Amino acid sequence: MRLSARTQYALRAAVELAAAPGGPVPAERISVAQRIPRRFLDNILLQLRRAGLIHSQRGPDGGYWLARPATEISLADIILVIEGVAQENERFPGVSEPLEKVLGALREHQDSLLSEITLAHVAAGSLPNLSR
Amino acid sequence: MRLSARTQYALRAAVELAAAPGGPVPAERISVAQRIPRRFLDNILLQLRRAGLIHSQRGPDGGYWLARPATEISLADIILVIEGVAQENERFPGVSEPLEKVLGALREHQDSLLSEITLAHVAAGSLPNLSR
DNA sequence: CCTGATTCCTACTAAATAAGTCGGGTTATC
DNA sequence: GATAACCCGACTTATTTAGTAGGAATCAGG
Repeated sequence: MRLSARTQYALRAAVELAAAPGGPVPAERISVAQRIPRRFLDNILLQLRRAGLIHSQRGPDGGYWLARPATEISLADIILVIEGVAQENERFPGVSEPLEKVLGALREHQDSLLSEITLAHVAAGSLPNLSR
Repeated sequence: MRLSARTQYALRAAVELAAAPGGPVPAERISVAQRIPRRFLDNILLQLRRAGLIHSQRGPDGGYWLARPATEISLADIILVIEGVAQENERFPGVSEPLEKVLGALREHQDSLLSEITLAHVAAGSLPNLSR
């Protein structure tokens, strides 16, 4: 489970939005709260917006907010947007073929866990049972 | 679960050794069976040997073999040697802190699964129950 | 003791990815 | 029109990845 800095920042920014009351949150505030380099953050938020996960508003009192309720955005949603869809492994020849099943199982477990946990869970600090 | 080509090759090579009867297996045979670029494979096998996972013998009829029974080398053993030990994430500030627990749980599940599966399992094609 | 098969070892390179940075444009409010 | 914010593409620098190159050392058989 290696997440790039970019992906981690995206998750953290999204959680920050989930934790904010109602209105637009300016990037500057996220940057400070989560210690994310400002210009880099802009970049990431832009990507999240283009993917439709968040909305934005320019001008004074502008900022970003979640496009859907925090209970309906999973960590997997964010990660998918940032990392893109992973391309398949090529086949493993001969005796090493069963390795494919192992890696597949790993990936599935990961996906299922990350799809279950929402921004609301994280922001509230009340995670569902993690041991499955 | 992103495994570099190098790591995947290492796993495949190790499985190939686990599947071989007794004596030394020359790198050339592994290279062909697993479609791994020859010089690159040399390099990887060297690393596995230095880590003590395999032994080698030079000269005609030389080659590589496992240093321990295949039942006692886990996939995690191989991966650890190739990837090295992952350094910790820095802390997640404020509301994003619970993310640490999520990522930790993910990593633990992975480690436990990969530590349970041995080269013998893979080579025999009889994997233990993967859904835990 | 020579030949060929094989491993051993360091160093190098080209391409991709990661982690940001930069410069300025656009939109909204007061 | 000043100010606060987002918008956007391009650029830069460092690291990692995926190998390749060149040759030295070792060993068995004849």
